Amino acid sequence: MSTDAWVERAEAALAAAGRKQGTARRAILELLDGERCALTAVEIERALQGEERRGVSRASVYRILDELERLHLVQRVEIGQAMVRYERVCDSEDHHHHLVCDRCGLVMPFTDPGLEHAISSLSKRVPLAVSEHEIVLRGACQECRDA
Amino acid sequence: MSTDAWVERAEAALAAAGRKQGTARRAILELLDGERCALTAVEIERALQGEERRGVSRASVYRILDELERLHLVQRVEIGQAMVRYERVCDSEDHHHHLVCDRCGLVMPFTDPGLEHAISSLSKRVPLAVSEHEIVLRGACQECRDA
DNA sequence: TTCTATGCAAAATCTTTGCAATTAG
DNA sequence: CTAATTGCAAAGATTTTGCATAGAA
Repeated sequence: MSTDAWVERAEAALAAAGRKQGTARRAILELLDGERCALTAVEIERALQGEERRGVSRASVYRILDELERLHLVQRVEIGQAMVRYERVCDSEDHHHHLVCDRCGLVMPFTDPGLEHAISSLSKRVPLAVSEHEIVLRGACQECRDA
Repeated sequence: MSTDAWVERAEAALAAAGRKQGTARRAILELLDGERCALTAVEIERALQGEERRGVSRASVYRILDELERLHLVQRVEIGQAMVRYERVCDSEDHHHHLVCDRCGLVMPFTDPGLEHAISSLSKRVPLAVSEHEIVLRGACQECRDA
């Protein structure tokens, strides 16, 4: 469904902003499109090495993510691990938040209608024109508890 | 009310952990106790200069915050501004979350019972033994919208 | 051809560590 | 005294910038 649409939407937005189509950025778009959850810049750089995909320099990774963020095509996710993570922005449908294991660093996405409802109702009562929200639940994952 | 109690609780926890009472740490505890919302390490360092309080070196600020965090006396707050922020942990009563203005960086605390309810109910259904949660709403503050 | 895109290397930040001197208990 | 506390300077890690080259339209 929207999987492929996101890359296209991104390319369109970039073109509209007067950007040309570079291969490094294309590789990053495709990678992010295939990810369900957030990646760090370093993970992105690493993922683009080796494979059949072309490698992309660290500087370009940051520059490109920065630009994609400005165009609201990706969003930063800060889950308290010193490094910023990025994930593609897909209107509603795959909107989600994050569970983070304090011990092993595992990151899992989750969704909850009740929570979204509380957020949207709250957003109307707050002294800020809310455009985004981010929720992180921290704790111990199953595996770490057992161990 | 608990204002002063927090410093005392912190000192007690530190003593229980076998720590001695240093003046740098004491200065940081007092500063944090007087803050309603989260500060960055740099803001803390700066706040401790000049005043009648003694200055504290950057390294000590980080070391002390790190220890206070391990003892759950302060908590990190990541609101997407590249720098980590810290605030004191006070059981329930002043539990709050953050509104962040995308444009000017203003950070404001807020509370919402409905949201907390949704979170606590959600926490029971999730594959993680949730111990903390963090919520950030981003958007444009009044002032930035008017400007 | 004319801008944009990108890599590389240097720089800027924020944070952590090592070590020696100081201080609390 | 003995162990924790701090400062200072150096080291690390992540992110940003400057500059020259390659590439798209």
